[in-house]
Amino acid sequence: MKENKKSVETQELILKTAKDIFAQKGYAGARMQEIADAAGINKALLHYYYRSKEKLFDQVFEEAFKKLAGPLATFLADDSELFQKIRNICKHYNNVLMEYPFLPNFILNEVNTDPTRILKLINVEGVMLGKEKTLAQISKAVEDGVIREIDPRELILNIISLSIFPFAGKPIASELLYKNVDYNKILNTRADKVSDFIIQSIKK
Amino acid sequence: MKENKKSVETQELILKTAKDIFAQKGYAGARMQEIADAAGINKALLHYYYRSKEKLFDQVFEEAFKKLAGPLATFLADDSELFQKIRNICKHYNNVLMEYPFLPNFILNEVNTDPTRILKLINVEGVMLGKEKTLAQISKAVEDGVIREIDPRELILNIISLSIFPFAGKPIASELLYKNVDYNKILNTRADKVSDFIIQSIKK
DNA sequence: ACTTTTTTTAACCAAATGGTTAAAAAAAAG
DNA sequence: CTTTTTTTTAACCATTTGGTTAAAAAAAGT
Repeated sequence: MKENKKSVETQELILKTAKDIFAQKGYAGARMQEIADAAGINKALLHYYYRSKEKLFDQVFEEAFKKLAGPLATFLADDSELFQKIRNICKHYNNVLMEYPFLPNFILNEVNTDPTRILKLINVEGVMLGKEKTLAQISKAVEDGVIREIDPRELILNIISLSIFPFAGKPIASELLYKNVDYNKILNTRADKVSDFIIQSIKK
Repeated sequence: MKENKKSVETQELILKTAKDIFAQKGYAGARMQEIADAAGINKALLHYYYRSKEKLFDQVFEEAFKKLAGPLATFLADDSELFQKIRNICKHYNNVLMEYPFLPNFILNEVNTDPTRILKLINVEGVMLGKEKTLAQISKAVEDGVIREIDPRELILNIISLSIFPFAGKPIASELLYKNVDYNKILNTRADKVSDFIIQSIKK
């Protein structure tokens, strides 16, 4: 098993396909045979590259999580002014989730069935550092009287909630609120509105 | 199989136990044997009352969904003034989810793997009627200049996002933002703060 | 006490599933 | 052309899993 061009291509194909299947059915619901079929290869080759279902899943999950957390850390850590930072984060979530709409459900669900998974990943990627910085930034904005009194953690939780839930709850939201409308279009234009909603709420 | 006292008790015990297991592991991840063990009965008795895994799951899911949707419909449909209604809904979600914190993940996940499930349930319970009424109420508030310009559907989606996500994302939020703090306590006092956050954002 | 219902026990089954193996065929690299 | 690597095929295996069955035991109802 050397790293030939074809070999790498196949491994990427497997990973991409596994991502789709795992995202839709979860770890327990996904079938190795199904992944193989969807990738247009056979089960033996699956095990040739990824020894077991769990190893395959771990890799898929880690990549998925990093896709969300990595750039978020960057935004949290940078030096832009608070309102601009909020806009950046909302935009970031929206961009990532438009491309990988399955991420929220996938992560939420697998973290729920095995909460230790998140512990292994959350401390990497510099998320914690960026978070501390942003928390302090919010606190200072409150003290300086730039924004209303609000618990910084609460504000961050609100930002995340407003950014992620509409993707996680897509089937329900589109059925309940946006029937006969292109929900993806709604999501696409949502980032700015969410930012406005948040800033409107905290500004003085 | 008559409806004796003991019989009913057992069926309720099964349902309650199945709820826990399904909530934690999802449909695919749950095992009938596990449910039987957790309920302190044997597998044969499980099938004696609920013929199949799917029938058992359907009942569990329906009850879970109704627990969320039923009272929501009531709040949506009533005649209180908009701001009060927002507070009622936030409070409602918080109350239900404090008691059944697994509901969001459970519903989100199962709806994701089988989106037709929601279609069968969302039209019952008068949710749609209440929703229409509240949408109209919001539109009117905008027209009357009571609140800022906002798409009514967007506002409702924001309310739901802020109310539900903190429960669905509990493992992540508590690890990321509220480490070494009792997250349940945070959730418990959140409803009012969420209402304030929303109202602050839309009021003129 | 007698009857009916509920529950247990334990063996059993068929299908599904993750995973393995070995040999052949196809493709790539040298 | 030869060698090495990748991929397929297909049979195979052990385990898990949902589900069944039948008979006995326990409990409840009368």
